[in-house]
Amino acid sequence: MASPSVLTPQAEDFPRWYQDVVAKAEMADNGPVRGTMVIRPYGYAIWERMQAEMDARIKETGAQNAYFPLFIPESYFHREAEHVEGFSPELAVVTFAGGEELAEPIVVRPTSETVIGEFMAKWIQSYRDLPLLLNQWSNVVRWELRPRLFLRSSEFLWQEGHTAHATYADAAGYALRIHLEVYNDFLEKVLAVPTYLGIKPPSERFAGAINTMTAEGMMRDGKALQMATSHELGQNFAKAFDVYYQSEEGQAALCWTTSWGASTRLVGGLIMAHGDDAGLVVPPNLAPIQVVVVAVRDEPEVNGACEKVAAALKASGVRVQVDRGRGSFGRRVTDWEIKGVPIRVEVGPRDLAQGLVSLVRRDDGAKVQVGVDAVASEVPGMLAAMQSDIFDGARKRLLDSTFDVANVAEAMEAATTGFARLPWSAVGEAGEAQLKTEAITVRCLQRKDGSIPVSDTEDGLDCIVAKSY
RNA sequence: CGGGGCGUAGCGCAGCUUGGUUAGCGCGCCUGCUUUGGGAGCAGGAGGUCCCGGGUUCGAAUCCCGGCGCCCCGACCA
Repeated sequence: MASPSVLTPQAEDFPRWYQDVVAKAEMADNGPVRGTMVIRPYGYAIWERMQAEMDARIKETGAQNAYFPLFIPESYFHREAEHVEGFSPELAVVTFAGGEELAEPIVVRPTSETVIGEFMAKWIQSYRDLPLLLNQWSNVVRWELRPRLFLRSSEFLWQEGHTAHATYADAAGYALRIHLEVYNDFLEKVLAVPTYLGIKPPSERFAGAINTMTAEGMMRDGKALQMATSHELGQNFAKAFDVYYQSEEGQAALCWTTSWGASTRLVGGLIMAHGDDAGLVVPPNLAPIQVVVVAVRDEPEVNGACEKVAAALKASGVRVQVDRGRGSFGRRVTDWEIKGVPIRVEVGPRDLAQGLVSLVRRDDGAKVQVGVDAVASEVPGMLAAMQSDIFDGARKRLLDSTFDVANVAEAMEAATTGFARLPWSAVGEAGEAQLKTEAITVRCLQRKDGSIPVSDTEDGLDCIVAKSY
């Protein structure tokens, strides 16, 4: 179906294939400052679709969007010991502005728990003000040592949610709800990426959190990618920023807070979870362009038919674009395949003479001919089928490449090609250290039934270990 | 910060070992014609501080010294 040789084959050099896709699908470019990225229109359109889908789900849980400053006083970071220790190495700090040395250095936010904590303290007086459910869409800066477009850039885009609650149970319940109803729902239904849900072991926890939930997806090379996280911050940040409320009984009490985020890393995850040797494969529910109507030749009759088909698709709610026949057909087809557009409608004079057009699926290359007037009624079902097929395929890869093992040595062997699952009790701190010698980490802890534990101290937990991005 | 590699046209590279006409090639770009059912062909054309600074030399992309930058592999991480 595809013309190879346009991209480096995955089997030959997976990282190179990734870079080829990012470049040739016109997703992003490296920025002039090391580690920064320029997100090109097609890449940004995909991010905007992610934003729209996640934003709607976030609002459904009751959170509201707000915006906090990019610049944070450095002193804020010192108020929470673990937080400052965790983030110090990767902070970008402004010490000079307005033509002079600053009295207090300013940190370019790497995340906003601190500044938002400061304002939560201001805004929360009474139990009636709780829960306070905030989210912001923003850029953050973390001075990464080894940047890679989308996966790890010095500046990236994300949403970060921050909430304050009256009780531990309410906070933990909300963090879990976000994890399941926002992240997992988005990942499964829109991104079509199945994940292992669980909690991080203490060594991998967010700096300052008491518990970190994660969704670990599998890339096509068998490595793991953390797709989203949801943290229970306990009372650590509330204590550091004096986030108190007066209870119904008139007592002063500390809040319980959470934070949770998903970033442009998801674009990298999309590429590596679904892409093949012909390029990107974008699940229909995510795709900014679900159908491209390709004119085989640049002729009035053909172009007219393209416009007609596109109008009908648009009317039935399909995101569609027309590619008029300028330039060679093969070239244009290849370009759309690299961009991963789910369905290509080929409109050419030969078929048109019989009143037909061809529909081609990006995921499996299947081609069918339908009447010109039947396109709009055929496409929605086809898109739905693709969406579930792409998810099923990814789930099969995830399950087929997850190996149940008994000990750390076997896990290390299994992690060369996929994930290993073994009893958490068989790992421990010593096991983690041993795994690390092969760049393998504990991705998450789960209950035997795959559900999310409340704490890493629960009995009988399994852990998933793998190499990761 | 440790280990490797690379800076020559927009991108990817050759040339450097052994200094010497006008610094090449592929892709891309522009113009024209023919094309268009799987990365089209032909013809013409535009495009260069050879990373920067210094040195050696009659002469430096090439040799020497110093600097800067980038990429890949590790440690850190959404």
